[in-house]
Amino acid sequence: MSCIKEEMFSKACKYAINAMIYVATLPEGVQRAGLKEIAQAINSPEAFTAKILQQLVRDELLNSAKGPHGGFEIQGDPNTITIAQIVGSIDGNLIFTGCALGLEKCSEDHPCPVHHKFKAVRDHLTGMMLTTNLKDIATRVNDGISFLKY
Amino acid sequence: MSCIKEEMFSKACKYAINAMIYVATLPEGVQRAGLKEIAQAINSPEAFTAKILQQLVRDELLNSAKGPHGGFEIQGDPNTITIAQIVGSIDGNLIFTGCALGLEKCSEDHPCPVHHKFKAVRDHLTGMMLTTNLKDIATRVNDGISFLKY
DNA sequence: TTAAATAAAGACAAAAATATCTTTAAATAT
DNA sequence: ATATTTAAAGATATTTTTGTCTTTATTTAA
Repeated sequence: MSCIKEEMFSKACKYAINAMIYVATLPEGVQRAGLKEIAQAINSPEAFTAKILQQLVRDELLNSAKGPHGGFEIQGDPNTITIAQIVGSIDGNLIFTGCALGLEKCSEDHPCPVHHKFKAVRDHLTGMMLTTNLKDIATRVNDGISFLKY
Repeated sequence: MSCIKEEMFSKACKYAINAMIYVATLPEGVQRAGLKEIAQAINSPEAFTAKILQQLVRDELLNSAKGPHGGFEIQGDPNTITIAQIVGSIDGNLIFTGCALGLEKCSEDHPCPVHHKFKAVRDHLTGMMLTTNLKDIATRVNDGISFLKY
């Protein structure tokens, strides 16, 4: 057994965040981004990306439209959409709330052996994700301060 | 598509941490803990746990002995074994080092859109795991301050 | 030296995540 | 109306992770 390649988020979730950021960077009101365009932009498998976008539409983070000039756009104000919402939509909220050791009966009063140590980190993570919104991220990408690609 | 149940660590990794803690709580020098005992103590599938323990033995976090009164024991000083080492052995170190968005070309100079925000959290997580040792954890379990079970 | 107890190793099975392909539905433009 | 474009939905395939079972190797004790 070599080791598992566990990361912070699932691949689906990473594609979701990337896709949302990509769509958010587009000049608004102009035109929707199609599946093909998105998948190419974020370097993700097209059909799998489609499934993920569907989920984001279901969770009302994206709007979609069929037909010519159809595609996806951010639903609502990018300023109010957080990374936490995107992650919650795809990966669920166990990353925010689940016991690090997977124990059922883990709580403040009945803490698992790493409960308090992880709580601080988790609160940090949660707080950061709740306060990081799409608009800010997209602005920095558009200003060339951070990058979705090379 | 309902959502994925992504957590911080893989199940294998959680079993590993639990197992290491359990073994560390046993009075030292006395006797080794057998597979069956460990799996029962941490409520994990026995055969799968065996594979995980093998990996921990390979990575020199545990010693094992076959035959009657065989079993597993912590290799070396529990004071110097950190959660980071256990996690690294089973889940690898992508959780410490990998880009949150899975981008190949993500670095300080060429940061992905969430790089800096996540860096702080990741450093927090890494620091915590590197400074949390088995001995301290086991002591608190033995003192009834934290719990592996109900 | 043999039987029993144990972990190691390897083959296999099941479940979940990732990925693809095909069909359907809806929108647009001609 | 019809053809075209697009997303949605559903079926299927692949890979990874999780889990089990069987055989082998090693140790202990009788």
